[in-house]
Amino acid sequence: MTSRSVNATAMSLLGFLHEGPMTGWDLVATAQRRIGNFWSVTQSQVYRELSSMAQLGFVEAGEVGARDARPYSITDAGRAAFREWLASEPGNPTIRFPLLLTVLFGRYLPDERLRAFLDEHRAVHARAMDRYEDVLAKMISGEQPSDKYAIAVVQFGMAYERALLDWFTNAAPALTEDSATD
Amino acid sequence: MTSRSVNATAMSLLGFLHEGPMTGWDLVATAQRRIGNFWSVTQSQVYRELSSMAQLGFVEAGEVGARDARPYSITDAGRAAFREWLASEPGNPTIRFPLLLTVLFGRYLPDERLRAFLDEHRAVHARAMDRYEDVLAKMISGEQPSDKYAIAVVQFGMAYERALLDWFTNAAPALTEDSATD
DNA sequence: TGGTACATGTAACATGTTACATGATTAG
DNA sequence: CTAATCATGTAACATGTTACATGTACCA
Repeated sequence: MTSRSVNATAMSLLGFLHEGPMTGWDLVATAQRRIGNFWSVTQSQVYRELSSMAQLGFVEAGEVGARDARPYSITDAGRAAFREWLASEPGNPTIRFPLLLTVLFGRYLPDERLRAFLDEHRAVHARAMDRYEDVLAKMISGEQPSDKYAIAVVQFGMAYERALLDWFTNAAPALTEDSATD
Repeated sequence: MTSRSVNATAMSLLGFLHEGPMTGWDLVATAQRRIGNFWSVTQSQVYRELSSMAQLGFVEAGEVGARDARPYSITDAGRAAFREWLASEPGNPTIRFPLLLTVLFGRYLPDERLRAFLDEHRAVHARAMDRYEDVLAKMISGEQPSDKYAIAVVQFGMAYERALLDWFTNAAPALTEDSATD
């Protein structure tokens, strides 16, 4: 099975361009809002991919509007590339979790320090969970435009954050208990 | 708050070298086994980081043994760099989940295709969960050497996989139900 | 003696991050 | 008039992936 190799970031931009022409700036905002929780997208990258896709003929720049805004639209070639990519096997997820490196090497770190890191990060994830709850409520109420796919993605985020919070509650505390046991 | 910038991969190698001298080859295997589930490490990178850290004076190469094996040991400077890194704020996690891109753009993909992807990936994660259960059992029984930190890391992996499996069970099926509703 | 595991490394490329530079437009 | 937001882009660097090239030692 041929696994995906083509730039998924670029292909995602094509996905968003199905909804209409957008500037690089719009695409950055759109991507960060809609896939930013599980796919990193930076401004630099977006402009880079747009130029490269323009060269490939997947997008084309329209007339510059106010503030030099250059709206890109997707071409037929772009739609074809997108569909081919979308139908190809999605690769396995990768996660990079710096906190777990800290935990794994916890024996080289004072307990208070480790505990402080764990507390901070638990708070970060609690906030993330709150945000997801808001977003989901707005999607279900219709206040925020969405479809079943977008909802499933948010539910994924919530399942993920819930898992982390469970771990912070159930497993992490044992790491910094002030018992003498090792 | 200064977040981590220094190469976490390199620093992790230093972490493992605390346990004794190792060759690049050993380090690849060790890193993949112990942090590979939440931190990608390739052979190429390991050799690259070892040369660069040798230049920085964080590691030094010992005498070549059988099969050109070049064992590296950590220096005092390396230990200092490691400790400084370990005590610095771990950055937030990043996840890259290609399947969620597929899901988000699910409206452009035939239902059967999406369902096939979801099924395959659910199986992948079910297997990952099984492996974690084995590893945890061996760690707890003492068959596999471990400490409370390594155990917490495995528990994290399990919480994560459990969340994914829950999502596959509870949320994903709605995406490909053959109702006419959208 | 032939296959597998051990062992090191390079080359080329893809992707991602940070920082900077520049300017237009709008809202208060 | 000034701060915030919109808007584009480059430079430099860091990190990560894939593929290749090469050779050694062990074991069946």
